[in-house]
Amino acid sequence: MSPGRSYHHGDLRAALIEASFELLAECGLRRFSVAEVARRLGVSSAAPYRHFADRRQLLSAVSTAAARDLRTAIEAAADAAGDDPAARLAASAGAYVRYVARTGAGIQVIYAAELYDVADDARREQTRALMTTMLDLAGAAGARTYPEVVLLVEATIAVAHGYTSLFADGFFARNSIPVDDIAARAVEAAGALISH
Amino acid sequence: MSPGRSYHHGDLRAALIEASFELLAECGLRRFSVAEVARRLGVSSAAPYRHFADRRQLLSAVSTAAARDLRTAIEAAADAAGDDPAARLAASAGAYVRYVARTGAGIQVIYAAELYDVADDARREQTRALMTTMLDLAGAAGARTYPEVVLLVEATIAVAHGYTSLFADGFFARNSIPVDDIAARAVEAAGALISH
DNA sequence: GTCTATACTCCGATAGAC
DNA sequence: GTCTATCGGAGTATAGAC
Repeated sequence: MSPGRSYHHGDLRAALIEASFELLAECGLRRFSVAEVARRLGVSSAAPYRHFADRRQLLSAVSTAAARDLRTAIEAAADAAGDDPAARLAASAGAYVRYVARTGAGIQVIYAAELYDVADDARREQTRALMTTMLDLAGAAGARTYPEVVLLVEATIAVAHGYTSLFADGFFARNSIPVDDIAARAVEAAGALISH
Repeated sequence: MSPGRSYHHGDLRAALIEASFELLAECGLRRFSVAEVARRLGVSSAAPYRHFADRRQLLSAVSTAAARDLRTAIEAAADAAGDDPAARLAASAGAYVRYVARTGAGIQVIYAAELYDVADDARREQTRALMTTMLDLAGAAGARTYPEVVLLVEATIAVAHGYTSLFADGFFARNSIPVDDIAARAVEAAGALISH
C-alpha cells in the first residue's frame, strides 16, 4: 500500500492473513493450504514460513482476527437491534451468518480443534472476549443461572452455525437465496429459542 | 462372512462402505481418503478401485446408505415420539444428532457438493425419499403452504445440523457431554422453532 | 525477506503380474 | 479380485543463494 519497497507488499504478514480469509470463504477450512495462499499473492510457497512458523500459526492468526471482527459485528448488530434484550441476542445469530458467509471464518476456524494446543495469547484473549460478549447478551436476555446462560449461548450459536453451514455447503441452492434471507431466518429461529 | 474365499471378506465392496462410515465418524469428510479406508481393511490401495471407479463413487455409495439409514432412524424416532405432529418433527432432530454422531455421515456427506454431478440413481432415490419423509413430518406439524413446509424442514435440519457440527468439532468438550444430552437439546430447540 | 530448489509425505489412479 | 509397483500431483516444511 504505502512504501514502494523492493518487492511486493510492504507487509506480507498482513496480506497472508487477508488472503487466508478469502481462501477460507471460497473453499472452506477443508481445502485451505498455505501453498495456495502464497500462490494467490504471487509469492513463493516458502515465503509464508518467514512470517509464520507453520500452517497452524497462520490459522491461529486468522482465528484471532476473526474472533475480534466477529465480536465487533455481533456488538454492532445487537446495538442496531435496539433495547430489547431478546432481540439483541437474536441479532447475534444474523451477524454470525453474514460474517461467516462473507469471510469463511466461523466457529470451525475460530475454535478449530486443529488449533487447540497452539500457544497464542492474542488468540486466547480474542476468543475469550467473543465468548464473554455472547454470555453477556444471553444473561441480559433472561437466562438466570450460569448453566442456563451457557445453554442459551450454545443454542444461539448452534442455530446460527447450522444455517451458515447449510448455506456454505450449497444446501440452499446458493445462487438463488441471498445471504441476508438466510440471516433473517437465523434471527427468527434464534428468537423462537430465546422466547421459549 | 459366509464363504471362506481365497482372501479376506467375501464382500470387499460392502466392507469398504462400512469402513468408510467409521473413518468419516472419526475424521470427518475433511480427512477421508480411499487409501486410508483400504489400509484399515488390510487391502492394498488399489483394491477399492476394482469396486468403485473413483473416490466419488465410493462416497456416493456411502451417501446412499446413509440417506436410507438416516430416514429409517428418523421414522423410528417419530413413531417413538407418539402422535403429536410437532413432537414427531422435533424428534427427527434428535435422531439426526444421534445418527450423525455415530456414523459421521450427515447432510455434508449425503448432500455433498462434491457428489452433485455424480450419476447414481440409487443415491438420488434415497436422498429424495429422505427429503420426502421430512416434508411429510413438517406438513403434518402445521406448516400450511409448500414454501412454509420447506422453511420448517430447513429450520429443523439447521438446528440439528448446528448442534451436530458443534459436537463433532469438539465445541462441547466432547468427553464431558454425552451425545444423548446434545440430542435432547436439539429436540427441545426444534420444538421451540416448530411451535413458534 | 524473498527466491529457487529440494526432501518428504500422502493421495488418487493405473498397469500388469498372479 | 487382489497384489505389487508406479506415476503424477499437491501439500508442508527446510536449506541455502541473493
